Amino acid sequence: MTDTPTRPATSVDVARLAGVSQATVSYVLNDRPGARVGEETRRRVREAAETLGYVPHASARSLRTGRSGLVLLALSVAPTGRLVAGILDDLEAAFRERGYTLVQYGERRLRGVTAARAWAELRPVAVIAETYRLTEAAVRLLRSSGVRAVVGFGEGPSPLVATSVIDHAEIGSLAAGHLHDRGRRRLAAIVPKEEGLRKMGLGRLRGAERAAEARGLTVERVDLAFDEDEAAAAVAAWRSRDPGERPDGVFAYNDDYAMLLMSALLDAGVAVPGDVALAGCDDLPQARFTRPRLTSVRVESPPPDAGLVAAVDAAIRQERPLNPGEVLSRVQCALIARDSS
Amino acid sequence: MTDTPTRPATSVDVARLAGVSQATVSYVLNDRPGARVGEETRRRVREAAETLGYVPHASARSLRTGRSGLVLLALSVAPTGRLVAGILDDLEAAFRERGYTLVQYGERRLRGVTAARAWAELRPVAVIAETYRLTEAAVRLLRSSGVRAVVGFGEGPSPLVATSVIDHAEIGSLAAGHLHDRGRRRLAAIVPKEEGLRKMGLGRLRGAERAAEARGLTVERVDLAFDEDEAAAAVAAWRSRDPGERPDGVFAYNDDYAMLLMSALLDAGVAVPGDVALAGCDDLPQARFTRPRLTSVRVESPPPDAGLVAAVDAAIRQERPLNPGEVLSRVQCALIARDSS
DNA sequence: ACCACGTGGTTATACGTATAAGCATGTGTA
DNA sequence: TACACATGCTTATACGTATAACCACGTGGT
Repeated sequence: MTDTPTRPATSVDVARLAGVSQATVSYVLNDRPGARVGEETRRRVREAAETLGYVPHASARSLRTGRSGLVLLALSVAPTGRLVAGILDDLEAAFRERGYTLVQYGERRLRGVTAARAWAELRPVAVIAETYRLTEAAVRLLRSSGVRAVVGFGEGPSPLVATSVIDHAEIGSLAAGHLHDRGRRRLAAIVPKEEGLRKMGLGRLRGAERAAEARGLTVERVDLAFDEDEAAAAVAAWRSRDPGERPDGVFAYNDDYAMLLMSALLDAGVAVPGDVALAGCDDLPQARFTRPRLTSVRVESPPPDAGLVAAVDAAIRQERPLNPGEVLSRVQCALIARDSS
Repeated sequence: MTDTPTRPATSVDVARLAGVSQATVSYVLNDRPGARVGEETRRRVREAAETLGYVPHASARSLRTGRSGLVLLALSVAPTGRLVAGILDDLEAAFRERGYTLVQYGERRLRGVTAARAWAELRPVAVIAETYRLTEAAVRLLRSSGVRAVVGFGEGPSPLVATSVIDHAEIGSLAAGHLHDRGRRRLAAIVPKEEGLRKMGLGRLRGAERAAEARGLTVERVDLAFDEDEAAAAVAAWRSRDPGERPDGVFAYNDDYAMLLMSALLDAGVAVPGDVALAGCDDLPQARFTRPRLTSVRVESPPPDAGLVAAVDAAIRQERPLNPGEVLSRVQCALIARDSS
């Protein structure tokens, strides 16, 4: 209850209590294969550790071994949505299984060398970060600070590091292809105005354009902020055109935007999917609660991220290096057709 | 480009290059007040550190000083939603400003001593975790491993640690009071069946009951899983009752559930809010996209969590201890009335 | 009787850093 | 001239751990 000014128990304390040397304690508690310690002694050591509530000092260990067991996951934007949450859980479990400690460390505002310096202080054994934050100098700094594996994630491969990619173009392509299959000919794609989303929006737009081009169509680009008034204005602008010039198939970047747009369309008396077919992305649970139910591109990462974790592990133990440009895993997309298209 | 087997630069390397002792390097780079080092020497040291790309070794420092500067944030469920994301950002910034490093470390499946042991290995200077995971033994272990501040968060204060509380009862109370104000007399509240949500659901239910009781009403408890079929069944069950027995005001735990329920109600031809008024919680952006627009309880934490961070900081530097039972911050709630009620 | 060898430990050391204590200088004061 | 004292460094040490190297002792083989 009262403040305990007693310093944490060390392996030396355990050794003293068990009546052995500190080295023996280390051998027993890590049970190093090949260490020759009698059964009875082992028991005494473990018991002493237990009664003292001994917890090894990760810093001391990492200092001694030169390896930290820390895998740093640096997200520049706090994860939102069940999809990412699930991926995180899986990643964490997979790394833990292999004896690493996955730690999430933002330094959200920083990038490049500044961020890398902060990360490197912890001497992680691997760093996973959004590809765009991994500048050449940053990667160099990390490497030279002892990081064995640097992995980027996000759009597209990188010439600097191995990556786990989300192919935004494919998402757009799937959506546009689907809209065309449903008989739509005048396609549009939303690109969010929000910094941080625009880049991805452009990637999805590019994919949509590619698919459209292959079918002899074009895609109208519509920049939109996540705001009801803007959405209403965009819809009004469409309605003021000649009927033959109005888009009849819209890929709304994601489900949030799709829901925003759907409410604006219905408010304006535009029939969905009668007048305009709508497709989102993310397959949010809420996508099933709109009327009409929302068509969406479902995005999911390969189950336990086995490929990525295994590759990082191999790189850490220096069995197989991670090659710059290499793609470690690729997010899977599938179109879930519902009533809005 | 090729693998650099050169080990990371240490302060000794910097010292050698600058032609001074390692101690001087330490004095200069930390610029310790009271350290007597000439301007010219300082310059040389900094330059040497720069050219070598020196990055201090956090583990070595923590080993030497006995303090890590690490604040561990342990979330048992990966954060989802913009609200939590914002809080995280603020927390991280606030701690960083005071020289700490906020690190998110799950060990999601563990609780009690097992989790505490994992956390303690990193010798964090503070641990913030869901209150229910902080058993008495866990808190003891953390304290004895040198953690200066242990903070719980979640429902209600705790006799074991200082807490940052989310008052679920108040949420329920606000919602129920509002439904009553809108003329509803037969109230119901949803309690999610999902493990991990149920506890919070019960808290919100309790609050709703309290508010109802004060107004001479009762609240019907409805256990529901996040599933369309279950929602449809629940609605069907209501409709099979005598009209006078059907609930006319429902607090749906949160906006997700409210949207689920709204779609089930509308599918069944029940008018919202005509027959049934509906209120959610979280004030999701999507709450404005349903028709009718969803009434919701908005939940937000006191701006930069100044109170919490300041208190933890003070406890770390042993200026003012954190008292068990103390409440460091309390989440604010407000009802946002829209068209569904 | 001697060596070889397995068993069960111990002793010593290094990892990178912070900091107390010491040691040369120079400079002003009596 | 001698002394106090400030300035600008250096030397030495400890933090807690892992591990290489060494040592004592018994046992079996020749």
